[in-house]
Amino acid sequence: MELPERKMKILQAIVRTYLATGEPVGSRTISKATDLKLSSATIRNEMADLEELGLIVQPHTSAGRIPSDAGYRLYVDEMLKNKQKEVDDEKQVLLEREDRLENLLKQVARLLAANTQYASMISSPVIIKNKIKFIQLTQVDPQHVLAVIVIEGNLIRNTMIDVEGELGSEQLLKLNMLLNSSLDGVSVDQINLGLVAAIKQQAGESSGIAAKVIDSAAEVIRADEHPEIYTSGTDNIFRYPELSDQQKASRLIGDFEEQETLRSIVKESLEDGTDTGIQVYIGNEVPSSGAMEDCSVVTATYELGEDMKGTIGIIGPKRMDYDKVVDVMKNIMAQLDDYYKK
Amino acid sequence: MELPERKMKILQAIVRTYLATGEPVGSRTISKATDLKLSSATIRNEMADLEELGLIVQPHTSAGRIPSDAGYRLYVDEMLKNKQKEVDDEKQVLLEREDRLENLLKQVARLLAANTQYASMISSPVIIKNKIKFIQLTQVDPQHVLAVIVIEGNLIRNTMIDVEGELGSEQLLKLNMLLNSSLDGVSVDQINLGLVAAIKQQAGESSGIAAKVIDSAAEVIRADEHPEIYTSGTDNIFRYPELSDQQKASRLIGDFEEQETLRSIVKESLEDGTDTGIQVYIGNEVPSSGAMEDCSVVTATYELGEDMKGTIGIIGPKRMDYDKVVDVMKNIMAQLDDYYKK
DNA sequence: ATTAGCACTCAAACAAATCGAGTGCTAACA
DNA sequence: TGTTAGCACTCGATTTGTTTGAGTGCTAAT
Repeated sequence: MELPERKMKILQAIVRTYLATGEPVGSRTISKATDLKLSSATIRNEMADLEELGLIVQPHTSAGRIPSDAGYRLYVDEMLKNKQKEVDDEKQVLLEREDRLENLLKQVARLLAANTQYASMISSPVIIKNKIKFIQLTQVDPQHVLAVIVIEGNLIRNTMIDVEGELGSEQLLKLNMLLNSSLDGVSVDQINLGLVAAIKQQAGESSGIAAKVIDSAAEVIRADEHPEIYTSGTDNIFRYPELSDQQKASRLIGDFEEQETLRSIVKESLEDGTDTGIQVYIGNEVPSSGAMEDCSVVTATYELGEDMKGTIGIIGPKRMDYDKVVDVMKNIMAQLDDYYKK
Repeated sequence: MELPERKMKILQAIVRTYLATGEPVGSRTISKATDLKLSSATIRNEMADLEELGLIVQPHTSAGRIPSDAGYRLYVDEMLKNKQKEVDDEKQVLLEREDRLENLLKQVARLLAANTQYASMISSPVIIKNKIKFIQLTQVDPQHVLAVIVIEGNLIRNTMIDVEGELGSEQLLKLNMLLNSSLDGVSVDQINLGLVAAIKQQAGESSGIAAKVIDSAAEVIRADEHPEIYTSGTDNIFRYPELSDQQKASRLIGDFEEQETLRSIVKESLEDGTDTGIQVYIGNEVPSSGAMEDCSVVTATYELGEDMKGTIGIIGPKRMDYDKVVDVMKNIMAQLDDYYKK
């Protein structure tokens, strides 16, 4: 949608003052806020046009205007277009080193929420192309075999496997070697039923137990397809009246706890991937919105090291300080990028 | 506090109808609700006495009465006293088997919330007396050693350790044996600085690396001192007007997400342990209340298998259906008890 | 000791009055 | 032809006043 420059300027002024105040903005306010030197009457005419274009709406007659979803959309697109030129200024956000990935993620979520005053989320990274480094089976006691799987990037997964019949130590050794030779260097997304069947066959005599071992192992590796999601600052939604009436707040909190909606946002966000890595969903654009129909969500895909990808997100009211949020996100992403390089 | 039977009956009637309706209850209502055949005027006199005793309060002149914290306390104590006699009726709550502990805990939280319509929490079990079954160190690549620790009950902990200088395979074997012989059968709570120092000394030549290994291992084991807490149904607080105004809801949600307060409740609950295993905290009795000053919390200590203890809790308004909550809790606890026996 | 009766209190619910920000439209103007 | 001043009008928000009724405390009678 192409818009004459003057109309665009007025739209931007409307959006900006609405973001700041949260109240419908009138023609007089805009007349003063812009450098166009136009009277309120002229602005009124332009506003009538903008309303006809569906970019702004009146909550009721005799009230000012507020941006419609389409209005926000246009504003955000324009903003992102200009953002690309800008350079990062110095980094205010400080990311401390953490020994455990989980704590790092929690810290990021907290930082995002603290710096924006909106709710934030972060998904644990999904390992897509990483390869299996090695697998080790150990007999823990007569009934149990412990399987430890190490993936490139030194991620560890383990599982305890029930074995009914006792498993001889040579048999275990054989299985160990078989699994290592069959799976070494195989990337996680290459593990499928065919491969599993092939290995089972090769296992031969101890096939029964081998099957169990492989199944369990395969499942453990695939567990990453349900990434963990950490949230922070959900109570920030109460800062924004448009989200904090009983009903809406309740549904939002429910969605945050349930994580179902958050998962679909993460999924969609990974699929949509833009060049800047940043996505903005407004109102009903939010994947499987519902409770989120009054929200905007800004997401970005972060990368940790080589092939670990995850999503960070900010959830707030549609009248969100998009500028600032995008800045904070870029900032955090740059730091996550650095994180594994040091 | 001993109370004449009639006053007790009236107090109980007040509490019960208040729990049901949520509105201050008047003398007329009580006069009809009890089997005492007393006129409203008499009830009024008795109510004046109860108020003087600090068991009920008037929100304002010309309103009915509502129970004070002390009133609730008395009511709950009396209720628990009688509960002990009762027998469980059939179990309605169904606990499905789960492969991963984490999912089991989440399920329990969901069940608690769904069956009570309050918010629920469950802490992951803390391993107190369980013993170390074995430790295994493996060289993953030149820079990293993987340590896997198996604890009785087949809980697995692992950590990746950076080693600067290369570690010979014989050295690794030695360390493996040393750790196993020194720590085998040692219960988790016996690991302290003294023991660690002793082992370091024995490690002798490879002491530098050994130290790192042991420190990391010890830390990983102790990680259980910060149990994970899962919550469910936090949005249920919006069912109760007394908790769902902006401010209170916001602070509650914040506390739920932050988990700091929940941790102190879990801690206190484990310390207070009663014979029935069930504790009730009302209003300011809630450990480090604050946001929870308008809530009641019912907790119970569950046991999974031998020595894994954790806490489940229900958080709701002070006007909570204590009877039902206690029933549901007992029910769930019985099932958790069974869970590991099958 | 219990109860009927009565004056009194006070939040909640409702209605009416007022206010004011902001609009659309018309007519004048550059 | 685009801009602006002026004005009547709209409508939510706020304020103020009124009514209602549940519930109390007290007193006097049973």
